[in-house]
Amino acid sequence: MGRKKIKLNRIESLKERSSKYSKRKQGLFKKAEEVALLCDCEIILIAVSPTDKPTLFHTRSKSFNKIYDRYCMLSLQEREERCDLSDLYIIIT
Amino acid sequence: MGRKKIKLNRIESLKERSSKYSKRKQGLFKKAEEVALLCDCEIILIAVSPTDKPTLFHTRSKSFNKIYDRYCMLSLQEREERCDLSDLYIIIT
DNA sequence: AACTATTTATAAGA
DNA sequence: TTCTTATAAATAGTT
Repeated sequence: MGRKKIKLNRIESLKERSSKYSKRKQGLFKKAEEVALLCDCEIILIAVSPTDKPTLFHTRSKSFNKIYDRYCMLSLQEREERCDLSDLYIIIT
Repeated sequence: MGRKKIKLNRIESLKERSSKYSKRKQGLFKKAEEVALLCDCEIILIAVSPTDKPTLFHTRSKSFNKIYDRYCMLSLQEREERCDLSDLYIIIT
């Protein structure tokens, strides 16, 4: 969308990157809110800007605790094995 | 977008809600990946479907641990006060 | 921040 | 879930 089709590569200039982030972050969070509302589903979205400012959106308030509780239920060994966020899938499943 | 403009209300039928979720989840995750790539920023996105199937997207692998470590650095009293995910903003800041 | 030409997402239907 | 297509919405480039 927009005047031209763009290539999906990292934008080198910090100024342009920040500008782009600002515009697209707005769209992304709007979409997240819409899906949550329309589909009555749980969503957690955290975005950290190129200048390190974090923004958060979430639906139900207990979500993070639920995930955290699941994490606590894991054994120490399991926790060490799950040093990657991709394993969060296993934790919340 | 689409044939008609829709009202942003919860869709009552589970079947329609699931169908809508399936379509919009695809768009949401695509947008998240694009922002992360273009703006070289950190994003964590977790969506749980109307039938409780979770989907995860994240950029850097240490993100969740960083958040978790920050959580661990809080005092017990602070942790109890931060029982809501909205406080995650404070934790990751 | 605002403007618009265009591209992209998606509502409805199959 | 996947596809098609008309239309609504997001946004790239610019000011």
